[in-house]
Amino acid sequence: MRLRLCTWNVNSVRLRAEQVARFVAEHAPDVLCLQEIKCQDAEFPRKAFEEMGLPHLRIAAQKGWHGVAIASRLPIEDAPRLDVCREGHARCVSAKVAGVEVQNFYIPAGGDVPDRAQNPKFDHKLDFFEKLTADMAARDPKAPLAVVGDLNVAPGEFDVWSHRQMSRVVSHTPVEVEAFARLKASLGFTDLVREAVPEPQKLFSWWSYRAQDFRASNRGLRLDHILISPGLREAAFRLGAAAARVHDDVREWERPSDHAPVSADFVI
Amino acid sequence: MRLRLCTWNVNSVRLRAEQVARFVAEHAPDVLCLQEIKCQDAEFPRKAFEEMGLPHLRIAAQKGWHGVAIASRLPIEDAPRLDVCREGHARCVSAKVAGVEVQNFYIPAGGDVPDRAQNPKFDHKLDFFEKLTADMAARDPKAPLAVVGDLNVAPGEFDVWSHRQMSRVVSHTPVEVEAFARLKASLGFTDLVREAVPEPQKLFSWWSYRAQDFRASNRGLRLDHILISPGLREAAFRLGAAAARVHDDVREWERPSDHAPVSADFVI
DNA sequence: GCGAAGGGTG
DNA sequence: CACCCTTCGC
Repeated sequence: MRLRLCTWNVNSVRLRAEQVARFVAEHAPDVLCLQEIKCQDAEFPRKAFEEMGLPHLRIAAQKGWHGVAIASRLPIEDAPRLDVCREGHARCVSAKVAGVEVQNFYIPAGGDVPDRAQNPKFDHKLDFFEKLTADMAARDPKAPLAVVGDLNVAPGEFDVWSHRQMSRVVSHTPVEVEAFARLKASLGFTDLVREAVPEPQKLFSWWSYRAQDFRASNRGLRLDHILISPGLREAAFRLGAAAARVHDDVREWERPSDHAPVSADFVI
Repeated sequence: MRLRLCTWNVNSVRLRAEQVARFVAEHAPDVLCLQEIKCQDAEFPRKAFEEMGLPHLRIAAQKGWHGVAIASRLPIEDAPRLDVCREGHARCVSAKVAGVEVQNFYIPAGGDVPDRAQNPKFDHKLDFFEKLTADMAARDPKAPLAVVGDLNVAPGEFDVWSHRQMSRVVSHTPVEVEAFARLKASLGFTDLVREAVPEPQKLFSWWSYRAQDFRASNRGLRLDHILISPGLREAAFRLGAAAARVHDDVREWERPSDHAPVSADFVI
Protein backbone atom coordinates (compact mmCIF):
# COMPACT_ATOMS: atom_id res chain seq x y z
CA MET A 1 0.00 0.00 0.00
CA ARG A 2 1.21 3.48 -0.81
CA LEU A 3 1.21 5.88 2.12
CA ARG A 4 1.65 9.54 1.18
CA LEU A 5 2.71 11.70 4.11
CA CYS A 6 2.59 15.49 3.76
CA THR A 7 3.52 18.39 6.00
CA TRP A 8 2.43 21.99 5.52
CA ASN A 9 2.60 25.15 7.58
CA VAL A 10 -0.74 26.58 6.42
CA ASN A 11 -0.61 29.89 8.30
CA SER A 12 -4.26 29.76 9.47
CA VAL A 13 -6.25 26.68 8.55
CA ARG A 14 -9.51 28.64 8.46
CA LEU A 15 -8.22 31.17 5.92
CA ARG A 16 -6.54 28.41 3.91
CA ALA A 17 -9.36 25.82 3.86
CA GLU A 18 -9.83 26.22 0.09
CA GLN A 19 -6.14 25.82 -0.67
CA VAL A 20 -5.90 22.76 1.58
CA ALA A 21 -8.87 21.20 -0.24
CA ARG A 22 -7.24 21.91 -3.59
CA PHE A 23 -3.93 20.42 -2.47
CA VAL A 24 -5.67 17.32 -1.13
CA ALA A 25 -7.70 16.94 -4.35
CA GLU A 26 -4.59 17.25 -6.51
CA HIS A 27 -2.17 15.17 -4.44
CA ALA A 28 -4.29 12.82 -2.30
CA PRO A 29 -2.16 12.71 0.86
CA ASP A 30 -3.03 9.85 3.21
CA VAL A 31 -1.69 11.75 6.19
CA LEU A 32 -1.52 15.56 6.22
CA CYS A 33 0.42 17.24 9.03
CA LEU A 34 -0.39 20.92 9.52
CA GLN A 35 1.33 23.67 11.47
CA GLU A 36 0.18 27.16 12.43
CA ILE A 37 -3.49 26.29 12.27
CA LYS A 38 -4.07 29.44 14.37
CA CYS A 39 -7.42 28.48 15.80
CA GLN A 40 -8.95 26.81 18.79
CA ASP A 41 -10.02 23.17 18.70
CA ALA A 42 -13.71 24.05 18.27
CA GLU A 43 -12.89 26.42 15.39
CA PHE A 44 -11.06 23.77 13.34
CA PRO A 45 -12.91 23.17 10.02
CA ARG A 46 -13.59 19.49 10.74
CA LYS A 47 -16.36 19.20 8.19
CA ALA A 48 -14.12 20.48 5.39
CA PHE A 49 -11.54 17.82 6.25
CA GLU A 50 -14.22 15.13 6.28
CA GLU A 51 -15.31 16.25 2.82
CA MET A 52 -11.69 16.12 1.64
CA GLY A 53 -11.54 12.47 2.69
CA LEU A 54 -9.38 13.10 5.76
CA PRO A 55 -11.90 12.48 8.56
CA HIS A 56 -9.47 11.22 11.22
CA LEU A 57 -7.98 14.11 13.19
CA ARG A 58 -5.58 14.79 16.00
CA ILE A 59 -5.45 18.45 16.93
CA ALA A 60 -3.33 20.39 19.42
CA ALA A 61 -4.73 23.90 19.42
CA GLN A 62 -4.73 27.18 21.30
CA LYS A 63 -6.26 30.59 20.73
CA GLY A 64 -5.00 32.42 17.67
CA TRP A 65 -1.36 31.31 17.66
CA HIS A 66 0.65 28.23 16.73
CA GLY A 67 -1.45 25.04 16.69
CA VAL A 68 -0.75 21.75 14.91
CA ALA A 69 -2.90 18.97 13.51
CA ILE A 70 -2.70 15.60 11.80
CA ALA A 71 -5.48 14.71 9.35
CA SER A 72 -5.67 11.17 8.04
CA ARG A 73 -7.58 9.12 5.51
CA LEU A 74 -6.94 6.04 7.65
CA PRO A 75 -7.84 5.59 11.32
CA ILE A 76 -5.43 7.02 13.86
CA GLU A 77 -4.09 5.23 16.90
CA ASP A 78 -2.40 6.86 19.88
CA ALA A 79 1.28 7.67 19.74
CA PRO A 80 3.50 9.08 22.50
CA ARG A 81 2.73 12.71 23.37
CA LEU A 82 6.04 14.48 23.71
CA ASP A 83 6.54 17.13 26.34
CA VAL A 84 9.20 19.19 24.62
CA CYS A 85 7.68 22.70 24.62
CA ARG A 86 8.52 24.33 27.92
CA GLU A 87 6.14 27.24 27.25
CA GLY A 88 3.11 24.97 26.94
CA HIS A 89 2.37 26.14 23.38
CA ALA A 90 0.37 23.95 20.99
CA ARG A 91 3.42 22.90 18.98
CA CYS A 92 3.37 19.06 19.14
CA VAL A 93 0.86 16.48 17.98
CA SER A 94 1.28 12.80 17.26
CA ALA A 95 -0.50 9.90 15.62
CA LYS A 96 0.09 6.30 14.57
CA VAL A 97 -1.23 5.50 11.10
CA ALA A 98 -0.82 2.13 9.37
CA GLY A 99 1.80 1.20 11.91
CA VAL A 100 3.86 4.35 11.37
CA GLU A 101 4.35 6.80 14.25
CA VAL A 102 4.09 10.39 13.10
CA GLN A 103 5.39 13.22 15.30
CA ASN A 104 4.39 16.63 13.97
CA PHE A 105 6.08 19.78 15.28
CA TYR A 106 5.96 23.52 14.90
CA ILE A 107 9.31 24.45 16.40
CA PRO A 108 9.62 28.06 17.64
CA ALA A 109 11.01 30.50 15.07
CA GLY A 110 13.34 31.90 17.70
CA GLY A 111 13.09 35.67 17.38
CA ASP A 112 15.72 37.91 15.82
CA VAL A 113 18.81 37.79 18.02
CA PRO A 114 20.70 34.45 17.82
CA ASP A 115 21.84 34.52 21.45
CA ARG A 116 20.39 32.30 24.16
CA ALA A 117 21.33 34.71 26.97
CA GLN A 118 19.88 37.78 25.28
CA ASN A 119 16.85 36.29 23.56
CA PRO A 120 14.48 33.95 25.46
CA LYS A 121 12.79 32.92 22.18
CA PHE A 122 16.08 31.69 20.78
CA ASP A 123 16.75 29.88 24.05
CA HIS A 124 13.32 28.26 23.83
CA LYS A 125 14.00 27.09 20.28
CA LEU A 126 17.28 25.40 21.27
CA ASP A 127 15.69 23.98 24.42
CA PHE A 128 12.95 22.49 22.22
CA PHE A 129 15.59 20.85 20.01
CA GLU A 130 17.46 19.51 23.04
CA LYS A 131 14.37 17.98 24.64
CA LEU A 132 13.30 16.47 21.33
CA THR A 133 16.79 15.09 20.67
CA ALA A 134 16.92 13.51 24.15
CA ASP A 135 13.56 11.82 23.54
CA MET A 136 14.62 10.47 20.15
CA ALA A 137 17.96 9.18 21.48
CA ALA A 138 16.00 6.84 23.76
CA ARG A 139 13.93 5.34 20.90
CA ASP A 140 14.28 2.02 19.12
CA PRO A 141 15.77 2.83 15.69
CA LYS A 142 13.98 -0.15 14.13
CA ALA A 143 10.49 1.26 14.90
CA PRO A 144 8.94 3.10 11.95
CA LEU A 145 8.84 6.80 12.92
CA ALA A 146 8.52 10.05 10.99
CA VAL A 147 9.38 13.37 12.60
CA VAL A 148 7.85 16.07 10.43
CA GLY A 149 6.84 19.69 10.45
CA ASP A 150 8.07 23.24 10.38
CA LEU A 151 11.32 22.75 12.29
CA ASN A 152 12.31 26.38 11.55
CA VAL A 153 15.91 25.45 10.70
CA ALA A 154 17.46 25.33 7.24
CA PRO A 155 20.03 22.61 7.98
CA GLY A 156 22.32 22.72 4.95
CA GLU A 157 24.13 25.31 2.90
CA PHE A 158 21.93 24.51 -0.11
CA ASP A 159 18.78 24.90 2.00
CA VAL A 160 19.18 28.70 1.99
CA TRP A 161 19.43 31.26 -0.78
CA SER A 162 22.74 32.56 0.61
CA HIS A 163 24.72 30.47 3.07
CA ARG A 164 27.05 33.37 3.86
CA GLN A 165 24.35 35.93 4.58
CA MET A 166 22.03 33.52 6.36
CA SER A 167 24.71 32.19 8.73
CA ARG A 168 24.11 35.28 10.86
CA VAL A 169 20.32 35.04 10.59
CA VAL A 170 18.10 32.96 12.89
CA SER A 171 17.10 29.70 11.10
CA HIS A 172 20.58 29.03 9.66
CA THR A 173 23.07 30.03 12.39
CA PRO A 174 25.76 27.46 13.25
CA VAL A 175 24.22 26.70 16.65
CA GLU A 176 20.86 25.88 15.04
CA VAL A 177 22.42 23.84 12.25
CA GLU A 178 24.28 21.87 14.94
CA ALA A 179 21.09 21.37 16.97
CA PHE A 180 19.40 20.02 13.83
CA ALA A 181 22.37 17.73 13.13
CA ARG A 182 22.27 16.35 16.69
CA LEU A 183 18.54 15.65 16.35
CA LYS A 184 19.23 13.84 13.08
CA ALA A 185 22.07 11.82 14.60
CA SER A 186 20.11 10.91 17.74
CA LEU A 187 18.20 8.08 16.06
CA GLY A 188 20.01 7.97 12.73
CA PHE A 189 17.26 9.90 10.93
CA THR A 190 17.19 10.26 7.16
CA ASP A 191 16.37 13.72 5.79
CA LEU A 192 14.10 12.21 3.16
CA VAL A 193 13.39 15.23 0.97
CA ARG A 194 17.09 16.04 0.74
CA GLU A 195 17.78 12.43 -0.26
CA ALA A 196 15.28 12.83 -3.06
CA VAL A 197 16.73 16.17 -4.19
CA PRO A 198 20.44 15.85 -3.39
CA GLU A 199 22.87 18.68 -2.78
CA PRO A 200 24.15 20.85 -4.35
CA GLN A 201 20.63 21.46 -5.71
CA LYS A 202 19.00 24.36 -3.90
CA LEU A 203 15.76 23.39 -2.21
CA PHE A 204 13.40 25.68 -0.31
CA SER A 205 9.98 25.26 1.31
CA TRP A 206 9.41 28.82 2.56
CA TRP A 207 9.53 32.24 0.89
CA SER A 208 8.77 35.50 2.71
CA TYR A 209 5.54 37.31 1.96
CA ARG A 210 7.62 40.49 1.70
CA ALA A 211 9.13 39.65 -1.70
CA GLN A 212 7.29 41.11 -4.67
CA ASP A 213 7.89 38.02 -6.83
CA PHE A 214 9.19 35.05 -4.85
CA ARG A 215 10.17 33.21 -8.04
CA ALA A 216 12.30 36.10 -9.31
CA SER A 217 14.19 36.80 -6.08
CA ASN A 218 13.94 33.16 -4.86
CA ARG A 219 15.21 34.08 -1.41
CA GLY A 220 13.82 30.91 0.13
CA LEU A 221 14.67 28.62 3.03
CA ARG A 222 14.06 24.90 3.59
CA LEU A 223 12.38 24.92 6.98
CA ASP A 224 9.86 22.08 6.53
CA HIS A 225 11.11 18.54 6.90
CA ILE A 226 10.31 14.85 6.84
CA LEU A 227 12.85 12.94 8.93
CA ILE A 228 12.48 9.16 9.05
CA SER A 229 13.87 6.56 11.43
CA PRO A 230 16.03 3.66 10.19
CA GLY A 231 12.95 1.49 10.68
CA LEU A 232 11.08 3.48 8.01
CA ARG A 233 13.88 3.64 5.42
CA GLU A 234 12.94 0.43 3.68
CA ALA A 235 9.37 1.66 3.12
CA ALA A 236 10.72 4.91 1.68
CA PHE A 237 13.20 3.33 -0.72
CA ARG A 238 11.25 0.21 -1.75
CA LEU A 239 10.85 1.60 -5.28
CA GLY A 240 14.51 2.59 -5.58
CA ALA A 241 14.87 6.34 -5.10
CA ALA A 242 12.95 8.27 -2.45
CA ALA A 243 9.71 9.84 -3.73
CA ALA A 244 9.71 13.08 -1.78
CA ARG A 245 9.34 16.68 -2.89
CA VAL A 246 8.42 20.25 -2.15
CA HIS A 247 5.19 21.39 -3.82
CA ASP A 248 6.50 24.86 -4.61
CA ASP A 249 3.75 25.55 -7.18
CA VAL A 250 1.34 25.89 -4.24
CA ARG A 251 3.27 29.01 -3.15
CA GLU A 252 2.00 30.65 -6.38
CA TRP A 253 -1.70 29.99 -5.74
CA GLU A 254 -4.13 32.74 -4.73
CA ARG A 255 -3.72 33.86 -1.11
CA PRO A 256 -0.98 31.34 -0.38
CA SER A 257 0.68 30.35 2.85
CA ASP A 258 4.30 31.49 2.97
CA HIS A 259 5.24 27.79 3.28
CA ALA A 260 4.82 25.18 0.54
CA PRO A 261 3.66 21.64 1.33
CA VAL A 262 6.26 18.86 1.45
CA SER A 263 5.42 15.23 0.72
CA ALA A 264 6.94 11.77 0.83
CA ASP A 265 5.65 8.40 -0.36
CA PHE A 266 6.13 5.10 1.42
CA VAL A 267 5.26 1.55 0.44
CA ILE A 268 4.07 -0.33 3.51
CA MET B 1 -29.82 65.81 -21.13
CA ARG B 2 -30.48 63.38 -18.31
CA LEU B 3 -28.24 63.84 -15.29
CA ARG B 4 -28.33 60.97 -12.81
CA LEU B 5 -26.97 61.93 -9.39
CA CYS B 6 -26.25 59.20 -6.85
CA THR B 7 -25.02 59.16 -3.27
CA TRP B 8 -23.66 56.13 -1.42
CA ASN B 9 -21.89 55.55 1.86
CA VAL B 10 -19.65 52.72 0.63
CA ASN B 11 -17.93 51.90 3.95
CA SER B 12 -14.42 51.62 2.43
CA VAL B 13 -14.08 52.31 -1.28
CA ARG B 14 -11.15 49.89 -1.58
CA LEU B 15 -13.09 46.96 -0.15
CA ARG B 16 -16.18 47.91 -2.17
CA ALA B 17 -14.57 48.60 -5.57
CA GLU B 18 -16.31 45.61 -7.18
CA GLN B 19 -19.74 46.56 -5.85
CA VAL B 20 -19.27 50.17 -6.97
CA ALA B 21 -18.36 48.95 -10.46
CA ARG B 22 -21.45 46.74 -10.55
CA PHE B 23 -23.70 49.58 -9.40
CA VAL B 24 -22.25 51.92 -12.00
CA ALA B 25 -22.62 49.29 -14.73
CA GLU B 26 -26.26 48.64 -13.81
CA HIS B 27 -27.38 52.21 -13.15
CA ALA B 28 -25.00 54.48 -15.05
CA PRO B 29 -24.83 57.42 -12.65
CA ASP B 30 -23.42 60.60 -14.17
CA VAL B 31 -22.29 61.85 -10.78
CA LEU B 32 -21.58 59.47 -7.92
CA CYS B 33 -21.06 60.94 -4.45
CA LEU B 34 -19.36 58.64 -1.97
CA GLN B 35 -18.95 58.76 1.78
CA GLU B 36 -16.72 56.79 4.14
CA ILE B 37 -14.14 56.03 1.50
CA LYS B 38 -11.77 55.24 4.43
CA CYS B 39 -8.52 55.75 2.57
CA GLN B 40 -5.93 58.36 1.86
CA ASP B 41 -5.95 60.28 -1.42
CA ALA B 42 -3.12 58.18 -2.89
CA GLU B 43 -4.94 54.95 -1.98
CA PHE B 44 -8.13 55.88 -3.85
CA PRO B 45 -8.75 53.37 -6.70
CA ARG B 46 -8.62 56.02 -9.45
CA LYS B 47 -8.00 53.54 -12.23
CA ALA B 48 -11.10 51.52 -11.34
CA PHE B 49 -13.21 54.70 -11.55
CA GLU B 50 -11.69 55.58 -14.92
CA GLU B 51 -12.60 52.13 -16.16
CA MET B 52 -16.16 52.62 -14.87
CA GLY B 53 -16.48 55.74 -17.01
CA LEU B 54 -16.23 58.14 -14.06
CA PRO B 55 -12.77 59.61 -14.64
CA HIS B 56 -13.38 63.04 -13.11
CA LEU B 57 -12.77 63.02 -9.38
CA ARG B 58 -12.85 65.30 -6.38
CA ILE B 59 -11.58 63.62 -3.24
CA ALA B 60 -11.36 64.78 0.37
CA ALA B 61 -9.49 62.06 2.20
CA GLN B 62 -7.70 61.26 5.41
CA LYS B 63 -6.08 58.16 6.88
CA GLY B 64 -8.46 55.29 7.56
CA TRP B 65 -11.54 57.20 8.63
CA HIS B 66 -14.34 59.23 7.02
CA GLY B 67 -13.40 60.55 3.58
CA VAL B 68 -15.72 61.68 0.77
CA ALA B 69 -15.47 61.81 -3.00
CA ILE B 70 -17.35 62.86 -6.10
CA ALA B 71 -16.82 60.84 -9.27
CA SER B 72 -18.23 62.18 -12.52
CA ARG B 73 -18.67 61.13 -16.13
CA LEU B 74 -18.59 64.81 -17.10
CA PRO B 75 -15.84 67.30 -16.32
CA ILE B 76 -15.93 68.91 -12.91
CA GLU B 77 -15.57 72.61 -12.18
CA ASP B 78 -14.80 74.17 -8.82
CA ALA B 79 -17.57 74.78 -6.34
CA PRO B 80 -17.38 76.49 -2.93
CA ARG B 81 -15.47 74.48 -0.34
CA LEU B 82 -17.46 74.65 2.84
CA ASP B 83 -15.72 74.92 6.19
CA VAL B 84 -18.35 73.30 8.37
CA CYS B 85 -16.39 70.51 10.12
CA ARG B 86 -14.77 72.01 13.17
CA GLU B 87 -12.65 68.88 13.76
CA GLY B 88 -10.98 69.14 10.36
CA HIS B 89 -12.23 65.69 9.28
CA ALA B 90 -12.55 64.79 5.61
CA ARG B 91 -16.33 65.12 5.56
CA CYS B 92 -17.04 67.68 2.81
CA VAL B 93 -16.33 67.71 -0.89
CA SER B 94 -17.89 69.74 -3.68
CA ALA B 95 -18.10 69.91 -7.45
CA LYS B 96 -19.97 71.71 -10.20
CA VAL B 97 -21.15 69.42 -12.98
CA ALA B 98 -23.23 70.55 -15.96
CA GLY B 99 -23.97 73.80 -14.15
CA VAL B 100 -25.22 72.08 -11.01
CA GLU B 101 -23.40 72.62 -7.73
CA VAL B 102 -23.07 69.41 -5.73
CA GLN B 103 -22.17 69.52 -2.03
CA ASN B 104 -21.42 66.05 -0.65
CA PHE B 105 -21.28 65.46 3.12
CA TYR B 106 -20.59 62.74 5.61
CA ILE B 107 -22.10 64.27 8.72
CA PRO B 108 -20.81 62.88 12.06
CA ALA B 109 -22.84 59.99 13.47
CA GLY B 110 -22.80 61.66 16.86
CA GLY B 111 -21.96 58.89 19.34
CA ASP B 112 -24.41 57.25 21.70
CA VAL B 113 -25.57 59.88 24.20
CA PRO B 114 -27.89 62.52 22.66
CA ASP B 115 -26.65 65.33 24.88
CA ARG B 116 -24.42 68.17 23.67
CA ALA B 117 -22.96 68.83 27.12
CA GLN B 118 -22.13 65.21 27.87
CA ASN B 119 -21.13 63.99 24.44
CA PRO B 120 -18.70 66.03 22.30
CA LYS B 121 -19.50 63.91 19.23
CA PHE B 122 -23.17 64.82 19.48
CA ASP B 123 -22.20 68.46 19.94
CA HIS B 124 -20.01 68.23 16.85
CA LYS B 125 -22.88 66.78 14.82
CA LEU B 126 -25.22 69.62 15.74
CA ASP B 127 -22.48 72.19 15.24
CA PHE B 128 -21.94 70.75 11.74
CA PHE B 129 -25.65 71.16 10.98
CA GLU B 130 -25.65 74.71 12.33
CA LYS B 131 -22.64 75.79 10.27
CA LEU B 132 -24.07 74.16 7.14
CA THR B 133 -27.48 75.75 7.72
CA ALA B 134 -25.89 79.19 8.13
CA ASP B 135 -24.00 78.77 4.85
CA MET B 136 -27.11 77.69 2.98
CA ALA B 137 -29.22 80.53 4.40
CA ALA B 138 -26.88 82.96 2.62
CA ARG B 139 -27.26 81.29 -0.80
CA ASP B 140 -29.33 82.35 -3.82
CA PRO B 141 -32.32 79.95 -3.91
CA LYS B 142 -32.47 80.22 -7.71
CA ALA B 143 -29.00 78.70 -8.20
CA PRO B 144 -29.13 74.95 -8.95
CA LEU B 145 -27.68 73.19 -5.93
CA ALA B 146 -27.83 69.66 -4.54
CA VAL B 147 -26.84 68.87 -0.96
CA VAL B 148 -26.31 65.14 -0.75
CA GLY B 149 -24.71 62.48 1.36
CA ASP B 150 -24.93 60.53 4.56
CA LEU B 151 -26.44 63.21 6.76
CA ASN B 152 -26.86 60.71 9.62
CA VAL B 153 -30.35 61.91 10.48
CA ALA B 154 -33.61 60.12 9.73
CA PRO B 155 -35.79 63.24 9.44
CA GLY B 156 -39.32 61.88 9.43
CA GLU B 157 -41.35 59.38 11.38
CA PHE B 158 -41.59 57.12 8.33
CA ASP B 159 -37.82 57.25 7.86
CA VAL B 160 -37.28 54.92 10.84
CA TRP B 161 -38.55 51.44 11.63
CA SER B 162 -39.99 52.64 14.94
CA HIS B 163 -40.55 56.32 15.55
CA ARG B 164 -41.26 55.77 19.24
CA GLN B 165 -38.17 53.68 19.98
CA MET B 166 -35.85 55.69 17.73
CA SER B 167 -36.85 59.07 19.23
CA ARG B 168 -34.44 58.33 22.09
CA VAL B 169 -31.69 57.03 19.78
CA VAL B 170 -29.10 59.23 18.07
CA SER B 171 -30.10 59.80 14.39
CA HIS B 172 -33.78 60.39 15.14
CA THR B 173 -33.88 62.43 18.36
CA PRO B 174 -36.06 65.57 18.30
CA VAL B 175 -33.04 67.90 18.40
CA GLU B 176 -31.55 66.21 15.31
CA VAL B 177 -34.86 66.15 13.46
CA GLU B 178 -35.16 69.88 14.17
CA ALA B 179 -31.60 70.53 13.00
CA PHE B 180 -32.43 68.71 9.76
CA ALA B 181 -35.65 70.71 9.36
CA ARG B 182 -33.81 74.01 9.84
CA LEU B 183 -31.26 73.01 7.19
CA LYS B 184 -34.10 72.16 4.83
CA ALA B 185 -35.86 75.45 5.53
CA SER B 186 -32.72 77.57 5.17
CA LEU B 187 -32.83 77.63 1.37
CA GLY B 188 -36.22 76.00 0.80
CA PHE B 189 -34.73 72.61 -0.02
CA THR B 190 -36.79 69.78 -1.43
CA ASP B 191 -36.18 66.30 0.07
CA LEU B 192 -36.30 64.72 -3.37
CA VAL B 193 -36.37 61.03 -2.49
CA ARG B 194 -39.20 61.59 -0.03
CA GLU B 195 -41.12 63.46 -2.73
CA ALA B 196 -40.74 60.45 -5.00
CA VAL B 197 -41.78 57.99 -2.29
CA PRO B 198 -44.25 59.98 -0.20
CA GLU B 199 -45.16 59.36 3.43
CA PRO B 200 -46.60 57.28 5.01
CA GLN B 201 -44.51 54.81 2.99
CA LYS B 202 -41.55 53.62 5.04
CA LEU B 203 -38.25 54.36 3.35
CA PHE B 204 -34.80 53.38 4.57
CA SER B 205 -31.29 53.64 3.14
CA TRP B 206 -29.33 51.98 5.97
CA TRP B 207 -29.65 48.68 7.79
CA SER B 208 -27.29 47.56 10.57
CA TYR B 209 -24.80 44.81 9.86
CA ARG B 210 -25.90 43.29 13.15
CA ALA B 211 -29.22 41.95 11.83
CA GLN B 212 -29.09 38.40 10.54
CA ASP B 213 -31.57 39.09 7.75
CA PHE B 214 -32.10 42.80 7.15
CA ARG B 215 -35.16 42.14 4.96
CA ALA B 216 -36.90 40.08 7.65
CA SER B 217 -36.34 42.47 10.57
CA ASN B 218 -36.24 45.59 8.33
CA ARG B 219 -34.99 47.78 11.15
CA GLY B 220 -33.71 50.43 8.79
CA LEU B 221 -33.18 54.18 8.82
CA ARG B 222 -33.21 56.77 6.04
CA LEU B 223 -29.89 58.52 6.62
CA ASP B 224 -28.83 59.23 3.02
CA HIS B 225 -30.36 62.19 1.26
CA ILE B 226 -30.60 64.28 -1.87
CA LEU B 227 -31.77 67.80 -1.02
CA ILE B 228 -32.27 70.21 -3.92
CA SER B 229 -32.51 73.97 -4.04
CA PRO B 230 -35.55 75.74 -5.54
CA GLY B 231 -33.33 76.46 -8.55
CA LEU B 232 -33.01 72.72 -9.26
CA ARG B 233 -36.67 71.77 -8.76
CA GLU B 234 -37.67 72.36 -12.36
CA ALA B 235 -34.95 69.98 -13.60
CA ALA B 236 -36.13 67.33 -11.13
CA PHE B 237 -39.81 67.54 -12.02
CA ARG B 238 -39.56 68.19 -15.76
CA LEU B 239 -41.01 64.73 -16.47
CA GLY B 240 -43.84 65.13 -13.96
CA ALA B 241 -43.01 63.11 -10.85
CA ALA B 242 -39.58 63.05 -9.29
CA ALA B 243 -37.43 60.10 -10.42
CA ALA B 244 -35.59 59.33 -7.22
CA ARG B 245 -35.14 56.11 -5.28
CA VAL B 246 -33.20 53.99 -2.84
CA HIS B 247 -31.40 51.04 -4.44
CA ASP B 248 -32.12 48.69 -1.56
CA ASP B 249 -31.32 45.57 -3.63
CA VAL B 250 -27.66 46.59 -3.38
CA ARG B 251 -27.84 45.93 0.39
CA GLU B 252 -28.36 42.24 -0.49
CA TRP B 253 -25.24 41.88 -2.64
CA GLU B 254 -22.17 39.99 -1.49
CA ARG B 255 -20.13 41.85 1.15
CA PRO B 256 -22.38 44.91 1.04
CA SER B 257 -22.01 48.31 2.59
CA ASP B 258 -24.51 48.84 5.40
CA HIS B 259 -25.88 51.76 3.33
CA ALA B 260 -27.74 51.45 0.01
CA PRO B 261 -27.15 53.90 -2.84
CA VAL B 262 -29.71 56.65 -3.43
CA SER B 263 -30.29 58.22 -6.85
CA ALA B 264 -32.17 61.05 -8.51
CA ASP B 265 -32.60 61.98 -12.18
CA PHE B 266 -32.64 65.51 -13.56
CA VAL B 267 -33.31 66.85 -17.02
CA ILE B 268 -31.02 69.77 -17.69
C1' DG C 1 3.30 41.05 3.50
C1' DC C 2 0.15 38.70 5.88
C1' DG C 3 -1.60 36.47 9.69
C1' DA C 4 -3.26 36.89 14.52
C1' DA C 5 -4.47 40.12 18.84
C1' DG C 6 -7.19 43.92 21.26
C1' DG C 7 -9.62 48.53 20.98
C1' DG C 8 -12.63 52.03 18.82
C1' DT C 9 -16.47 53.32 15.81
C1' DG C 10 -20.88 53.04 13.61
C1' DC D 1 -21.28 42.69 12.15
C1' DA D 2 -17.64 44.70 9.79
C1' DC D 3 -14.85 48.26 8.93
C1' DC D 4 -10.69 51.13 10.72
C1' DC D 5 -6.51 51.46 14.12
C1' DT D 6 -1.98 49.67 16.46
C1' DT D 7 1.10 46.03 18.15
C1' DC D 8 2.94 41.70 17.66
C1' DG D 9 5.18 37.60 15.34
C1' DC D 10 7.18 35.26 11.45
